[in-house]
Amino acid sequence: MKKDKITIYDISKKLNISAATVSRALNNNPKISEKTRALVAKTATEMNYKQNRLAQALKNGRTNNVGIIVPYINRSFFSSIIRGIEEELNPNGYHVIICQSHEEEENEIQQLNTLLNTQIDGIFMSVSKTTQTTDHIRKALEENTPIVFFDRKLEFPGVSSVVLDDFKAGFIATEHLINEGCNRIAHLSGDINLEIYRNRFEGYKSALKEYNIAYDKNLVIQTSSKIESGIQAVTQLWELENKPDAIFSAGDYAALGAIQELKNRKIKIPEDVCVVGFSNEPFTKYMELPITSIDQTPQMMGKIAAQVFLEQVKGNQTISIEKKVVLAPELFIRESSNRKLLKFK
Amino acid sequence: MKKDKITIYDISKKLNISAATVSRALNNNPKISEKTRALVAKTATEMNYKQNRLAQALKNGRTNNVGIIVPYINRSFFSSIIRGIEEELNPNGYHVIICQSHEEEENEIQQLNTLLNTQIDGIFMSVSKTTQTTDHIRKALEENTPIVFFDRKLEFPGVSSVVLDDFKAGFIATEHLINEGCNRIAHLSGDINLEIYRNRFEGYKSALKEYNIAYDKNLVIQTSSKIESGIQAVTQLWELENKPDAIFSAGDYAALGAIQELKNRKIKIPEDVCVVGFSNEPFTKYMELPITSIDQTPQMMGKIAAQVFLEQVKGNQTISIEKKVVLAPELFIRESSNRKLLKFK
DNA sequence: TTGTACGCGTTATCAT
DNA sequence: ATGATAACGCGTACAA
Repeated sequence: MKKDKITIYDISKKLNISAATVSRALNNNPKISEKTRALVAKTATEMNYKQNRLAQALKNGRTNNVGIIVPYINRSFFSSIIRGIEEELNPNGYHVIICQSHEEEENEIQQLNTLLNTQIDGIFMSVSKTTQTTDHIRKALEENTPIVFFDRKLEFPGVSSVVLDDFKAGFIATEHLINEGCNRIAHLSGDINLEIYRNRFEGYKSALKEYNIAYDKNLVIQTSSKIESGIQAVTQLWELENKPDAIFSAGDYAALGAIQELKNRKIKIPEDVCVVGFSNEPFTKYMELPITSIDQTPQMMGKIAAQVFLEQVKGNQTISIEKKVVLAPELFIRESSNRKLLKFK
Repeated sequence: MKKDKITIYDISKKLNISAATVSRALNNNPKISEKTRALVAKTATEMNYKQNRLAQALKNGRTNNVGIIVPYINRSFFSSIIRGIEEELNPNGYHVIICQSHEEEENEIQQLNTLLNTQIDGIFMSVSKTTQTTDHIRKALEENTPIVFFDRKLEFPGVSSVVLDDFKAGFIATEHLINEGCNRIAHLSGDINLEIYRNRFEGYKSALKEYNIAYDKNLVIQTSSKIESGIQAVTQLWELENKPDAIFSAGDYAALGAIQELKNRKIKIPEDVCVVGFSNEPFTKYMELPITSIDQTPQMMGKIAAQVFLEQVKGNQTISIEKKVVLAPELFIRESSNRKLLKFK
């Protein structure tokens, strides 16, 4: 027993009025009598009428769907951003379609294209690590599809973005280590081709300068966001004549690896070496030795990206508002770098 | 400079053929000459033609979108399932719309309704903890929208589900503890109203019975999936005359709390007490004392749920295939319960 | 093999 | 305030 979908046409027949009137009544068109408006509303619910959003979308060109492209959806950082976007957009009637780029430019391009083809009303994305070209972005913009970048952005006139102040994050992390009494601070950097990692690095250098600590390039090691990478970094650093007394890692996994290797070498944390990570991954606070880390407030980042989008589409469609939001990082100080705590033990 | 979307009509005009022919050629209709088919295909790409999926959807009633409803998308378990679904469905031309229930029945109902209204081709869902009624599910089924449950299912004729064999998981976890020499095994249960937690509990009891260990209800404590809950459980258990020598927790967070409290009491793990958790949350393997846990293979769960869905929609639409997939749990043995490891230290 | 004509459900434009 | 009608872009039954 399949129920035939009822349309405004069915309602119009039952009420002996035109479908146009029904449509107008349903959409609260001002030039409709209150009488018929109420009547239509009543019978609509009675007949269990539901708008066909497809027909609506075909007609007015808006689907109330937005697309999100992230490298992987099951990374704590990205899934939290998506959560933020979803929770902000859902009450506004939007649905969220998610896609993964797997950090591959090719996938990113393809996903973006099929999203455009699906007629989404906007796109949220964090560009893939391997993306070199920007034709796909340009194409979306030419079709007047608003794009909001988060975390990893690209610069385009009229395009908004929501990112973390990575420079400041690098600065306060380093400053904190200096305040703990460290002055041979190593930096485990990420892929320096990415702006976010360059900014963290710059923040690190800036803090050193501010506190008159000489920058030593031997203390900077490029790592990937893997545990092994952190282990290797410590191995390399501890071959130095003059060993570090602190490590600021641009990623939590490398920080974890570093800690493992330090323990392995019977080096005491935080007494001998202080460690600070980045991202505030859930595991950092659950460790027996909880790891100090920079929180990027991903859920907030998502919420704000969504708000930026809403402003854009609710305002005058013809002008595009370019909004660059930069969020403040928050340092969660935990035992891996908190020497003051030791006094109380 | 806004580019007007080009339609099959534009192509037909340029080629002096009818739009119908263009449509057929594009859809590889067999009764079209190879000549025109190739010609249409060529000019289509030349003119940069893109199908309007909205119009298509309105016409044939299929959107190629599916909806997923989970409690929270940024939980490792759920986001991994979503990843599995997305990766399986995307190559088949589907897009994935995600919604959150926040473990509230009311949200779940509302999300399901708006999804149905959006004309999705299918729904994947894990029911909320608080869901008591099933009218919303029944409604979806009446509209012939296929539903696939994962992890937390409801029983409906003709409805497929993909779940973990929680009974077996409970059994092997307990059996493992017995093999480590434990015989006063406590169980931190989850919300017993949920089938999954009942099954884990039953598996636990079954293993005890199989190995002739008396079941002691004082050793079973209902916990929530929070760290504090695990701390409290240990506090309560250690008031017993006859204390446990092992803990099988139905959740990793409670297991973590239990471990914290045990350490607090200077109880050695795994020498004095062995601990096993559930879910294989990422943090379990990163701990200084890595936690033994049951892996639910969430990504695989998602992939299989997607496959079940595809079978359903690709086959004859009129018959609904009911498929109940039960995945085997995998026990990851780590230091929190591995006494054999101690010998090598 | 190809063309004609209509419908999917809605909204917008023109009348009345 | 309401009605008639066209249009959004596509697919398809029917005709040729």
